[in-house]
Amino acid sequence: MQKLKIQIDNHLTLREKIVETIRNAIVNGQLAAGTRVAEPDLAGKFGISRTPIREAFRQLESEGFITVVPRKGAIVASLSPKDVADYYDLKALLEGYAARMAAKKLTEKDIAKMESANRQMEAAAAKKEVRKVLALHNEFHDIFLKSCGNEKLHSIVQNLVMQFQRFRLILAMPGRIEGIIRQHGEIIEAFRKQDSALAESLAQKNALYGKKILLRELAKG
Amino acid sequence: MQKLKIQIDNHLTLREKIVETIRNAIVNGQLAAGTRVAEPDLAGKFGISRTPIREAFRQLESEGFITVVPRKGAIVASLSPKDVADYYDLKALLEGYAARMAAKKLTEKDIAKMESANRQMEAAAAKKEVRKVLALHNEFHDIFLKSCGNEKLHSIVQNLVMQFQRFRLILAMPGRIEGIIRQHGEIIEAFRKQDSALAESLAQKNALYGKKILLRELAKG
DNA sequence: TTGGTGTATACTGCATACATTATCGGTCAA
DNA sequence: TTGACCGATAATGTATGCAGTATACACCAA
Repeated sequence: MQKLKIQIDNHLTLREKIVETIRNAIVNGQLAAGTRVAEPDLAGKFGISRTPIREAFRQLESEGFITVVPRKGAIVASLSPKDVADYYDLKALLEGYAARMAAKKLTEKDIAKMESANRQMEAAAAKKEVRKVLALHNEFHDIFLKSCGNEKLHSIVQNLVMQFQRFRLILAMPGRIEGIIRQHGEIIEAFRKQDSALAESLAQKNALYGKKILLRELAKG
Repeated sequence: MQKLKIQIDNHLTLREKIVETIRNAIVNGQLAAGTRVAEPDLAGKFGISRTPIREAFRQLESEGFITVVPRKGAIVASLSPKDVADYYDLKALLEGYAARMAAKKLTEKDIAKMESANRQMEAAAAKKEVRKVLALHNEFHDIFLKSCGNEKLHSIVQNLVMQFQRFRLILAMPGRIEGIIRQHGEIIEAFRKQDSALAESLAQKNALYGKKILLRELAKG
């Protein structure tokens, strides 16, 4: 029944497909920051009219992926080092809180899932499957973000993560990921002990660790 | 020169005006939660075509003010007690953090502005100017949210506040506002002492106080 | 050569028209 | 009377066309 409903609703509008496509292109770096995106151009590329494109632009603008100047056009939003710092500070705050709240709620099944994701991440890292590493990384964090009980917080963090995904490929590089995997292990331990304060502090540290190495990379060029 | 430029750029698009108008109508309660909003209806009311309306819908949907079901239409988003609870928990977390960060940065001028806003709020409350009370309330909070240095945090809280403004008229009622004004006074004192930890804890308490009385009101009906 | 002006081009903003889908009411059969 | 089917109506999704504006480039004057 549930599955059937999904099948029915699966009839996506053109706008939704366009939003997905453009967002993915930005996130994966195919559309670099600062690139101009013109409506007729995209309409031609996708073989559709400008209408769904324009609506997709409005949504992408609200989500922070593009910047639109009225009567001039849209460019892919660029993110300054200040933005990155702000982002990670926020992530530390929100994920720290989520970890604290989730510590008392997580089931053994949840924790097992986190362990599994972390193990698979290690394997993917060994095989240098960077994109898979990132996907598993997000899966790991999503588990306790969902369990914290605050849906609004969850959706805000999800949006933030999406916006900064394009930079995070750097983090998934060999040499960096090992530290992150170890930190994840410590977080799992804290959850197992139901130690809220420790889980919060470790989740914060994990985010701030990402901030540190990403800012260092950006400073290099 | 600056003024001139503002005048020129002031040429808002229809879409922007529509977004403002609908958002205000929702925030002020003229459009109740659950109300169906149909494109031809609005287009007729404003005497314009559906195109800018549709684009405004996409933006309002991203901001959380309306809920759109593909091929069915849009309704004004409704907020459950759970949403309210989540909202205030988030507000406590984010404003607490902002207060902590701002405590070391606020200038005497900033603090004076907060005092002025709080005094004016008291006067407006005495005259039962509910809407003015709310505006001043937001002004007060905006000062340290801006000073915390994290622009992303600032914009997220602004969006949250806008979304829940429609409920907050209850808080501005006589009998409730006195406690809030007193709490604001305590927060100002903490800022003056540059006591980060105290400022954070007071800001959190202030938000959670709002949560408590609003949830109680909602439970009543 | 350089600065400014004018024109051509292209893109955005909005309106209109058409296609597709959901809703609602009525009719008919059980 | 109730339930299902079917058609009419209205709304959403998409395409296209037109008006206004920004950009680019060429041309002219200093």
